[in-house]
Amino acid sequence: MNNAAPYKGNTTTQMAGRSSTSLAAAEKPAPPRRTRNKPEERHREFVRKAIELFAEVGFEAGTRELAQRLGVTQPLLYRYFPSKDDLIAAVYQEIYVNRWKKEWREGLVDESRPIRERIIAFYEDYASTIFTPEWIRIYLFAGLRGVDINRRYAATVESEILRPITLATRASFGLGGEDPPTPEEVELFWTLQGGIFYYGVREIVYRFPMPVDRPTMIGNAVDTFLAGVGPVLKRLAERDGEAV
Amino acid sequence: MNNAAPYKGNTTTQMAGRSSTSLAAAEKPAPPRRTRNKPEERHREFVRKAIELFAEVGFEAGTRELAQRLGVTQPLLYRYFPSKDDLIAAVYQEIYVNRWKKEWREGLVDESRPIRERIIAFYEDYASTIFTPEWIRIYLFAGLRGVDINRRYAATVESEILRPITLATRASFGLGGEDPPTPEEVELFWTLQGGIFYYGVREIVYRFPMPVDRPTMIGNAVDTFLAGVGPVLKRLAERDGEAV
DNA sequence: CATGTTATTTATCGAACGATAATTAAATAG
DNA sequence: CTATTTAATTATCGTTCGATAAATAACATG
Repeated sequence: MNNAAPYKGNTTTQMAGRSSTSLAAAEKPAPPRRTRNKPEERHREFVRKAIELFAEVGFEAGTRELAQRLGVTQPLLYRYFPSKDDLIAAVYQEIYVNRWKKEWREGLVDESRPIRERIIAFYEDYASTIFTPEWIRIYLFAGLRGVDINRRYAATVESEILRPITLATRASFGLGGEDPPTPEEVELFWTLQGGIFYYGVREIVYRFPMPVDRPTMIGNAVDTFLAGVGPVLKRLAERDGEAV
Repeated sequence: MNNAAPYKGNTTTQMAGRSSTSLAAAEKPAPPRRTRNKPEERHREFVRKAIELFAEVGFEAGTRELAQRLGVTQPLLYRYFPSKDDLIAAVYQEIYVNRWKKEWREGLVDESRPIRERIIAFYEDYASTIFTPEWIRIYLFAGLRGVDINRRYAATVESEILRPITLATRASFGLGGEDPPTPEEVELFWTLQGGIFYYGVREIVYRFPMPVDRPTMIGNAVDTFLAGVGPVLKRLAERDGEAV
């Protein structure tokens, strides 16, 4: 009976198909007045509202609650999604696959701009993309559920973002960008990634008051990281050079 | 029907006060065979197993499942906890209050040791304390639920850990440890904290294969941070000096 | 108009949930 | 031993959940 209403988005509970304008009807159970929509629109609308609802309360959100927000009846959901898990899968696809921007990688490997500028530009755009209740909360819900979404997404982050950043940074320190990044190097950049991501978790999930704005945080974090990562990368390169 | 051994016997400690009755009797509908325990022990045992269960599946774990793991019946839980939410509150208390070590702060402000050593020692001990499924998963479950546990815990981290670290680091760079840390300075150290914490999230929640072990990760992260934070702290100090 | 298709609703099932009341039996005191 | 206390059980209530079957109504087509 708890359900402490963690994050509350706009509760736009408009009944699409059920607007019984005539209030005089106090004798009949109100005419059902249905609305027929095109399947594609319904599908998109269902996923959109499902994202909204799941972000608020998690995947244990009821299908009846979702149907109510959509202004339709609950069994209708099962015409568009065979099961609740299929609906959830559509939510994952929409958020974590369709919202990925391939320009991120492209911007990071653009050698015409200084490394600091590239990294900061990336993290500002990345943060503006994922620092939303929908993205972060559903990501954590999924991770706690044990779905493989997070593993797959993190693998993409590593190959499309962190490894390019590692090579570019290494090159900017004149450490040779030939050899593939070692796990230890990549882990170093994961720390930066995690530090910035966790800023979003504190802001959006814990709802911490954040006295420092995002650009400032990103600038300071990247500056600190770039000012300090040189010696560590060099040490790792020398050690691995000896070892091999 | 409910014939199939309603209490699943030992999960772990079935420390019966008495090895009762003849064990040879095993043909009739099975005697209920109760065991009476002291309330305090029960209470502790219930919380312990609740932590285990909630860490696995979250707070929507059923009270029946918990009772089964404890080898007792479900209504018995309500003799020790008025409601499920009270049980959850006891879980929070046990994990996030009782496991806090005040030595963390003491070690960090011990000026007889170099700052790098202090910070690394802290994070290694801190990681060994909180990098467990119980700690991290329940922390995220709580955060997504919207309880204030996370806000309160983070406030403690900030005042007991990050502000002391900030002052100590500032002092180690000869930047004067008199003035209280600015929000921007503290945020800088939150990035380090978040980066290390997120290593635990990847390992324990996402179950990512982690090719770099914790001490190595911590050492590299702290080395990078300390090597780079000097200029940033100096810049912030100068700017604030002008402003005021 | 009549007819067919199908989007949407009504009605309902079975399981699981948190919680309560009444009952039973283990420990304890006199 | 008997009487008392209370830990632990059995039985059950009301609700909510995901999902299915059957009935109904909106739209397209002729």
